[in-house]
Amino acid sequence: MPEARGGRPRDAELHSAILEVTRELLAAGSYAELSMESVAARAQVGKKTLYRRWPSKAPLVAEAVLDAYGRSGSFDVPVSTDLRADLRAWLVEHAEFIADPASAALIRALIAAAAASPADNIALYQQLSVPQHAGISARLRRAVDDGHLDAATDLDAIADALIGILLLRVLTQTPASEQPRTEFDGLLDALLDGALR
Amino acid sequence: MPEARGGRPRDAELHSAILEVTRELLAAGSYAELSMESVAARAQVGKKTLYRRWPSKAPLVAEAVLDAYGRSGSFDVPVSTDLRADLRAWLVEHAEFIADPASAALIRALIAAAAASPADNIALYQQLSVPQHAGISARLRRAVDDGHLDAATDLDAIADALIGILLLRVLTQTPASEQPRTEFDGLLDALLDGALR
Amino acid sequence: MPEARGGRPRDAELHSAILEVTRELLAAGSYAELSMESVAARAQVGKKTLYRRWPSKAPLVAEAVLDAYGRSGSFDVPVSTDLRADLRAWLVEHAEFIADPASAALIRALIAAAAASPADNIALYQQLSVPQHAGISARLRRAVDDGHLDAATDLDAIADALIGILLLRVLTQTPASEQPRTEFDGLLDALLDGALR
Amino acid sequence: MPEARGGRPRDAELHSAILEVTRELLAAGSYAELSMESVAARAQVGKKTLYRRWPSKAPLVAEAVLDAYGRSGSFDVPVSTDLRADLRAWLVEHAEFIADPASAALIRALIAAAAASPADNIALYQQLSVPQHAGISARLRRAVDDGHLDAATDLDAIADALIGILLLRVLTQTPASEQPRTEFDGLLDALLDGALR
DNA sequence: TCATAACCGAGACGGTACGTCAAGTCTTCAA
DNA sequence: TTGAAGACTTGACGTACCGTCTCGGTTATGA
Repeated sequence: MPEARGGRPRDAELHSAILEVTRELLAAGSYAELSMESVAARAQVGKKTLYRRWPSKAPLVAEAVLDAYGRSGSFDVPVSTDLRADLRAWLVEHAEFIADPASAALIRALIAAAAASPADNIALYQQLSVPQHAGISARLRRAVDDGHLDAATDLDAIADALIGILLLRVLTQTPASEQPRTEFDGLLDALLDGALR
Repeated sequence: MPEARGGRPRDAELHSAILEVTRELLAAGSYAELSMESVAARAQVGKKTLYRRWPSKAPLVAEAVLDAYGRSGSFDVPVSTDLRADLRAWLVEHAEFIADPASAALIRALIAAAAASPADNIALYQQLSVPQHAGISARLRRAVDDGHLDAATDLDAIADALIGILLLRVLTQTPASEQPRTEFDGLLDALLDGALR
Repeated sequence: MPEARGGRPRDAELHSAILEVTRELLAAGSYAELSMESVAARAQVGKKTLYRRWPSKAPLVAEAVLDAYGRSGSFDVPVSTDLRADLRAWLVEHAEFIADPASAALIRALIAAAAASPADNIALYQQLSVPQHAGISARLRRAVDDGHLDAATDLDAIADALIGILLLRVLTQTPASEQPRTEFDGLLDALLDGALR
Repeated sequence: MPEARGGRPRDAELHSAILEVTRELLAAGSYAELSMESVAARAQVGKKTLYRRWPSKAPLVAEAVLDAYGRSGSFDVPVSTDLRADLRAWLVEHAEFIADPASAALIRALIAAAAASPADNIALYQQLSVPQHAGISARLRRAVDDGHLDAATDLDAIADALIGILLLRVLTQTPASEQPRTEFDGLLDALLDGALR
């Protein structure tokens, strides 16, 4: 416990309240439309309080999104004896999360934040994708260990494909017409069974 | 021949000159750093001239990027007798385009522009992904017709996987550490040959 | 007849039509609110046509006002045997002209034009006051000649006082509460008879 | 004690600093040449700060000029036993103020400002003329009380004549040719002694 | 008669300033 | 020291006019 010598301590509840307000505004508008000013006004908070905690808009949005992502269930890859079922379950879980317009808006906002500040690009975006990649990789590696998967398989490639397909879906899906197909069987067939005759 | 009776016609050369200036500024800085004002100043153009043609920054940037994308070679999927080689060639061509820092900056700008205008959000992404999807699909369908690919294969899923992987790469790649591996053999092995033992 | 070699001659009716439109807009708004663009639009005239005839807003407004002033009756000083009656008649005539809100707006516009462009200040404003001054001076001089007025009287001072009082009235009168007193007897008493006991 | 709970208070020094800068720019150029932007730049002040205090250019200029007018001596009508001398002193004081090119520029700017905002038009002029009128009227009334002036005299008419003559002088005087005669004896002779033979 | 030349409406052009909005900092009072 | 409130500088936004220019097209003269 190094510091905080004297003075009033920071209000811990404010932190989550601000993140919540940020998410609300993000669901209502776009990343660009969200302003520090509007967050401060909606949260009934001085702008100084905002800047005391986050250096700028991008990190605030990043934390708000990742906070929601972390809180909304685990997104861990299931581990059963059926690899295909496990992967499908993981994909479906993500797809349903993405299908919620509010969640999709959050992810789009995170991408926008990353694209807007190329310096934080990595830190910001990979914070979301790296854990997913790790989870899928681990599950695949276990499948190799269990002899369910060919040892020569490029596990990273498969993980990237799964994540990439979800990413593409977030960005191109229309709020109106939800993509009905959340089965992913065709994808998993191709990835696991192969397609060449 | 509907309209434009009377009045001085718009200068067509200005259009491309402005797009070029926009690209230059985008290569030098981020989307957020680019301002309509700086474009106007650099292009020696009145701001009104900008707003006469593009309602805001986002569509201007979008057109500038897509214009460059359209002009920079075709990115058509090659058609030889070797499906795997054709797909790999297409992937490598895109990967190299993406790896070029200037191009990556343009794409990041496009993403930021899409995030800025939620209305055009999907339209913008689809403008990029739909033609690619069509190209890949067509090539795959031909492979099915030629008997090289299993007729039951989910062609859309494969196309989405290929596009998704490139998308993921754009978003996660850092300016510093270029991803060295542009082979995609592992991915194609998995997708075409299958991985399940 | 110096020039006009070849080419279509200028449309003479346009001239007065534009001046009329200018006056209409001046009656509706202020000098500052009037724009060359609005004049052109309202008169269904190209801007080039405006600038071909007047170098800028101030001269256009000046001509529009002076044109109306010149057209609206004579404002000549009457010449009877009764100096006081003549001056009062002249004052009343002016006062009634001024009491019309549209006319007052025109004069205010002329003053604004003069104040806005100090270079044309003299030319612009004195064009209005000098003829009045001359008219009054002449009438006063005649009164001196006729022996009705003391030869030592400062005729210019009296003329200035009469014009100045009208000027003050234009600028300070409220559109709502017209100044009821249009008699000017008190003023003429003071100026002609003196006030010192 | 009504309001202003919390928040940083407005900087009072900025107010006068901005007015001073406005006057400097007005002395250098015309009202039309002065821009809010130039005021902000010269005063090292954000435009928001300007617009927080004045809704537009006209009121700012008005306050700047009236502030200088109020600060530059009192222009009170002297009160001695000699009415004519007192009035002459007052006239001369004003005439000299008007003759100063810097002051003339300020007054021209005030006139332009008044013309720009038709709503404040009268208010603005009256702000200048009413106090003067009151001062002169009071002095004249005192002269009546002292028996120096005929009780039947129209005091308002005399006051208006004096103010009107100064107004005329401001408007017609050119920067180049200063009117040399600042005596006003002819005017005062006519007004006080009368001219009719 | 037919070219030449100035005119005309329309509206795009490069600029400058407008008045608004947001970013990020600073200053006050209260807790 | 934290907070809410809000003024501060800076700089971009999108709009309005300025005065100039370029279109297609008209209307007079003069070859």
